[in-house]
Amino acid sequence: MDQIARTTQDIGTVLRNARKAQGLTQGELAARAGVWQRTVSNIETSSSGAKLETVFDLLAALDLELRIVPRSKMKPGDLEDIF
Amino acid sequence: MDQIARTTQDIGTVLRNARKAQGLTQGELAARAGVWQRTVSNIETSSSGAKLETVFDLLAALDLELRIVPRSKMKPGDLEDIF
DNA sequence: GCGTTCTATGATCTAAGGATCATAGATTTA
DNA sequence: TAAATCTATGATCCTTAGATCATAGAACGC
Repeated sequence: MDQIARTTQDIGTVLRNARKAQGLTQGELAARAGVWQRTVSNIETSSSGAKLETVFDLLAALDLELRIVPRSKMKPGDLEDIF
Repeated sequence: MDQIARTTQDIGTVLRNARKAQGLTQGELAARAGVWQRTVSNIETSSSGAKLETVFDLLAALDLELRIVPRSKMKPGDLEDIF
């Protein structure tokens, strides 16, 4: 669970995981973030190149924030080579 | 220099700082990222709610990546209270 | 101070996101 | 396995980002 994102797809996955981890439905998250359930679905499935603004709305609703860091060797999702 | 972003403005600032730190002009970064100098300017000055995709293109060109983490108490730009 | 380089910004056009309506299909649970 | 809930997606409208042309004005070097 190292939450690295380099693509819109990564962001979708991370958002979905975070949402589920907090026991929220797309509808609930959407309501909190002030967007539509459809939009949450679109972003989670990467079926749209979302707007940065919208992503920040979702992150805020999930109480998350972004940190911009130099690229690591690790790829998003990789768990190995942590050891 | 703790690179936290919670808004599109934060992203613009971080990108600009990173670009300068690497001694690149907007034009050079744009070329690397495959976008227009105008787009870089727009994003850095937050004069547009950029697309996530574009931001990732710029991050990649700067060899940066995102980490999605729980919100800290720290505000973007804050340096105090690290102590 | 002057010239070069860099950044901001006007205008037009197209592609696409999000708002909004609705529902089919998937998933979960009793 | 039937009922309740959740997610994906069709269609339309409006707004806006980015592509693309260009240039004025700011910043920096000599």
